[in-house]
Amino acid sequence: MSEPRWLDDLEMAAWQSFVEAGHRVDRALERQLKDEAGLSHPQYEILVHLSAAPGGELRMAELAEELITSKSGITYQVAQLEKLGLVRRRACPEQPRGVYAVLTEQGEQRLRGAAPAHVERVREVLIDVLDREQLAVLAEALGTVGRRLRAHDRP
Amino acid sequence: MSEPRWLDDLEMAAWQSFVEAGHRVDRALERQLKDEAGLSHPQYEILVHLSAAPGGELRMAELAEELITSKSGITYQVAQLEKLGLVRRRACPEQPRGVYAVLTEQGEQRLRGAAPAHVERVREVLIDVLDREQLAVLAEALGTVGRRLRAHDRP
DNA sequence: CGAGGGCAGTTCAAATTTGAACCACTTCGA
DNA sequence: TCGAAGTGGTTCAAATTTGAACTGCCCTCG
Repeated sequence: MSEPRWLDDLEMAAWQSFVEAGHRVDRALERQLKDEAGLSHPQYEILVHLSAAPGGELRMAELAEELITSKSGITYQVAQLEKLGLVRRRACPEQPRGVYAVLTEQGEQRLRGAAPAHVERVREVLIDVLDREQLAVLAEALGTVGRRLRAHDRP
Repeated sequence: MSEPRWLDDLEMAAWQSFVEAGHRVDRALERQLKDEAGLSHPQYEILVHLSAAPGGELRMAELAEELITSKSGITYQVAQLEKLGLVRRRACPEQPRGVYAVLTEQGEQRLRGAAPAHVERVREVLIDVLDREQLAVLAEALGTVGRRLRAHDRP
């Protein structure tokens, strides 16, 4: 391999900011959710995705896909949510081994209760700190980054 | 509390991109490091920060600070790196309970060996996907986000 | 002096995450 | 029609992460 192309100052700054902001925002929201809603971030995300899905249900594999985590991780967290009564499992009639995770009435209420404070915190740490122009660039740039990796991860 | 201010389309797009890109980039680099250098991302980061520090050493608490993780997490990972011979512990002469983590010669070599492929991957997934303008906005915007949280987390 | 409050790390148990192995059941291809 | 390769989840042990409790030692007030 030839001489590596090291990062210049701008690239380094972008990279480090990305990493630091990612970690800190994660931590901040993790704490907020645990404290104010009694849910871990992964658990909250599961509820959000189920709530957004038609019928309030998704296949296990789809959840893993959307949360960008492993299949076994989903199995574990859905089991936790089931214990809490916020999610229910349902066999998938079509596919033989398929399983749906379904948002329960209780899960919906819990989500509705938790969402406002969560969104408020998301604003505090990220959204309201930036102007519209910055948000637009962020969405565009990181959207590209995400899509590329999503496409490349799949196969 | 009054009616929550939900996110509009742009804000939502920025937020989701930020989260998805964060997760996917993390995963991509995790794999790259594990496969090509036999190090976990936290371990690699420890080596990087030590290498950047004057004398190749940092206090445990400083490491925790810079890596944005818990004290016990650092104790654990430094222990792992010690087993691998990449880092060494040294009592801090000044402070009574202080401990320095010191990069060993071996650790330096391991880092030098791992860095080029890692940087290349960072370019692939993030840096080279964006143009200079986007990088500048990213650095500026996420820099602000990170600094605000850093300042607020400290106390 | 002497008790309380901090500080810097470590230790510990509990929760989570991961990847690999596995299971039951299809669907092909020869 | 048999067996090989998939699918879609689950299970399992091992690695990691977390927060809370703990250890010694310093400092400072009363």
